[in-house]
Amino acid sequence: MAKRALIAEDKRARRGAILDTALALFNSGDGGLPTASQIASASGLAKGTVYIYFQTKEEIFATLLLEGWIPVLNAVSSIFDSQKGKRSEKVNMMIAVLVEHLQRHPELLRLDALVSGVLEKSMPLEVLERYQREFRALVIKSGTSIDRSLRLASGRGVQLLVRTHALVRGLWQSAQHKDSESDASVPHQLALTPSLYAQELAAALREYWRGALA
Amino acid sequence: MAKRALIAEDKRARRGAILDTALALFNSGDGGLPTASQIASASGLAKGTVYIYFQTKEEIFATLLLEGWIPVLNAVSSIFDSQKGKRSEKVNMMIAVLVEHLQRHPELLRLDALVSGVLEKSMPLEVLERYQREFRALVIKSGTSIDRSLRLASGRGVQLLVRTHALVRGLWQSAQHKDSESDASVPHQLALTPSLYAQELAAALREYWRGALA
Amino acid sequence: MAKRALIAEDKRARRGAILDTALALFNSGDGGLPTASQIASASGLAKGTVYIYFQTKEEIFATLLLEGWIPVLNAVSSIFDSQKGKRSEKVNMMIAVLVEHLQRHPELLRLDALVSGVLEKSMPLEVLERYQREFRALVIKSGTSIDRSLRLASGRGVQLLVRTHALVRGLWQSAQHKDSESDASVPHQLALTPSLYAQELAAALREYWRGALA
Amino acid sequence: MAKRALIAEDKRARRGAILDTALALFNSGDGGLPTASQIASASGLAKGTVYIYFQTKEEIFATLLLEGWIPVLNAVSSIFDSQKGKRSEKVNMMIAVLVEHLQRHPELLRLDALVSGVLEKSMPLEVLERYQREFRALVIKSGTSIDRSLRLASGRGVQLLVRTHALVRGLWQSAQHKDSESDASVPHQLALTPSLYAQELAAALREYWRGALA
DNA sequence: AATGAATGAGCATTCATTCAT
DNA sequence: CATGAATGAATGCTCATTCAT
Repeated sequence: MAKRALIAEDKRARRGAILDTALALFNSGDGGLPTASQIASASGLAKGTVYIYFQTKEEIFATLLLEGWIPVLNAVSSIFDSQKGKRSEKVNMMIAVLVEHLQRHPELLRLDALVSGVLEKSMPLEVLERYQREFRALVIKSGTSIDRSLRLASGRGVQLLVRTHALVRGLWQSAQHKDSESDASVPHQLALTPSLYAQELAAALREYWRGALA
Repeated sequence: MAKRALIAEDKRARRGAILDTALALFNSGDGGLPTASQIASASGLAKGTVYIYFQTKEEIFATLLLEGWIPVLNAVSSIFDSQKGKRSEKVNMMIAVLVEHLQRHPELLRLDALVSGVLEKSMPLEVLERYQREFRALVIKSGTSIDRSLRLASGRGVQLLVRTHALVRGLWQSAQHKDSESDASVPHQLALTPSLYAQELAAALREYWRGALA
Repeated sequence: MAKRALIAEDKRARRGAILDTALALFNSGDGGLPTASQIASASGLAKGTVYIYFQTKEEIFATLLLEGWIPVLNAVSSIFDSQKGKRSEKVNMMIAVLVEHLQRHPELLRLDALVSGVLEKSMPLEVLERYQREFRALVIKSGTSIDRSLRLASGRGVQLLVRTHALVRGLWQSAQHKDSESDASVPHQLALTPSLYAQELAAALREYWRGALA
Repeated sequence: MAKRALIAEDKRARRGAILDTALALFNSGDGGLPTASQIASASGLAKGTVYIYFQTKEEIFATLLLEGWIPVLNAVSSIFDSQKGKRSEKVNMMIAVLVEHLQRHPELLRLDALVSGVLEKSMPLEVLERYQREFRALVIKSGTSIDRSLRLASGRGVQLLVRTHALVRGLWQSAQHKDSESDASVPHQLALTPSLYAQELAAALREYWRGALA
């Protein structure tokens, strides 16, 4: 039997350990969510114990997703809150930070692709709403920083972020085609593969923001 | 027992009937693909018969998806192949046509969202590649028209279409959140709902293309 | 793979085989229903095959229950429809037949005890109603025979059967106490055990019917 | 942390509080037993604490059942111990008291229906026997009063009570069918519903006792 | 006495696909 | 060509009870 986590700090640590394990399993998995059993035993816990810390399996991954976006959105806020730098420099820096973060955390993209499909179906409404609320708060904060920094109409920053997210997601999905085939007849623009995703995303985002701020 | 389809024309008709039935079921369904059983019995056929015309269930919906995009891509080609109109007018017309078509065929968006998730997993590689090949051919054709019309470097049109598709897909997924909550505290930019999708998409596309062609 | 039951007769036979297997497992079991897996593999079939013949596991046992009561109720009808015999003789004969049948089919009593509890919970409403309808039809038929034979007011026979069933059920449940303890201090009337059930039931029924027909 | 119950009186009070809470939860529930968690937290206690006062969850409800029958059985004793009244009047009064008590305490019937099914399975043999012993003592006491009052052979009163209980239980279970359907085609004798239970029970008991004492 | 974290067994059902007829 | 019976893998979650603190 695992040691009991009696004080708040221990409990937080155990919750974190479950999250880490789940992330590791997801990353080494085949794209689907690991089973509750797998998460439990890989964590050295009984299945029931996992359900003390999370209401459903999906909540684990919703947490992972939320916590994965937090640093990016905070970084975006920082960039635009900073006094220095020209508009275009800030935008470029934001794009660079975003792309780099996604390269280091591909699970974010893979989880994101599951959100509409798997996650939202089987999450208790209450839990789903809590995560959406937290996520929205973050986006609004970053959007407001953008509004202020670029002197945009209120709400415009949020809109830019939503569209940025759409490109992040949409291009990722276009990049999922198994690239087994290095068929020379396919123009490289269509042979978008995971490994080309980062630069493609960066280019697309630069174009979008250029047009949006024109 | 359904009448036997002995000549090629009958077979094509039966195949078409299955597609129609499957589309109707998908449209009236809850978001997931109808089961093979449902498709068969709604078509007045036995389950096994469906598998004579399609190798897997997913092939049915891949066909539907492909056939759904054909008219849009053809329309795009037409627009750009036309002698008349200025660059910006052509772009605006293309966006208008695209958005309008998606409004009339929401199943395209819903199927598209399933592609990376469901469809690609369980399709025989051979079938998958056939559809990708056909789809690519269409995209290349439209992309080439764009290249020519807008005098872009070869392959640029395809790239623009890929990114356009990313916005179409990505924004659709952001618009899926159940809009039960008309929570006034949520900025409207974040409360993207299916009914707002069309105008949001149009605006985003205009910005992207403006930036891309700047 | 089990041989395919293509014609109606084979299908009926297979359905019957599943019922037989399920009954055997239930009789040798510990009081609970056997699992769907057990029924399938003991029948030499795959799990899914069982669900071709029955919508839910509970339907299997509802069928068993219904089919178990049919011969008793038919026998009751026969007894009262017969021209010969005095009133009291018919009643005694009915009681004798009922008690004897229950001794030979203890599973009826054990299933009956599960009806309110387990069976009714997880049966599709439609299936439940079908069985209740069939059961009611049988009871009404027998009740009507009683009305006619004993010249009772219409509906009285049904009422007598309902109350008879109540005694059958209620006494059985009182007889379930593990009779491990042959505690001499317990009056035998309270130490009702399965083995004493038959005579106790017969005595109680005779008293009830005597009072009811007085 | 709840205050510690150090002296016997406090302990008894806490035990009583748990019983009250459990009864309230059972009454407001859906027919099943509330979970140990629910009982604990509704009592303002931790789960472990409940297990200090009761060995198993079922013991709580066995206690409730026993304590629910005590007043009825005592009333039965009183009625038959009384000097006044004719035989038939005493019987009628007993039936009236019983039926009325059950109407005011429907939980008794609902718990009773769970006894053979749920309660007896998971109670430690020792606890089960203690309750059976206490219950038997009560029944014997009332039965003896009946024997004496009606000048019956020793043990006959107990037997009458057992059969009375069988009718109480058996009819209750027949009355559990959801009465959603006011199907006019069903004779009212078969459409036994909870609301008709009381009068049906009274009638059946009068008939039984009439036959038994004939 | 009180707490509450940890345990872990147990199970019905769907549905894409095949292939004997 | 058409049929439809047979297959069988795959999995989240509850909850009574214990026992370290």
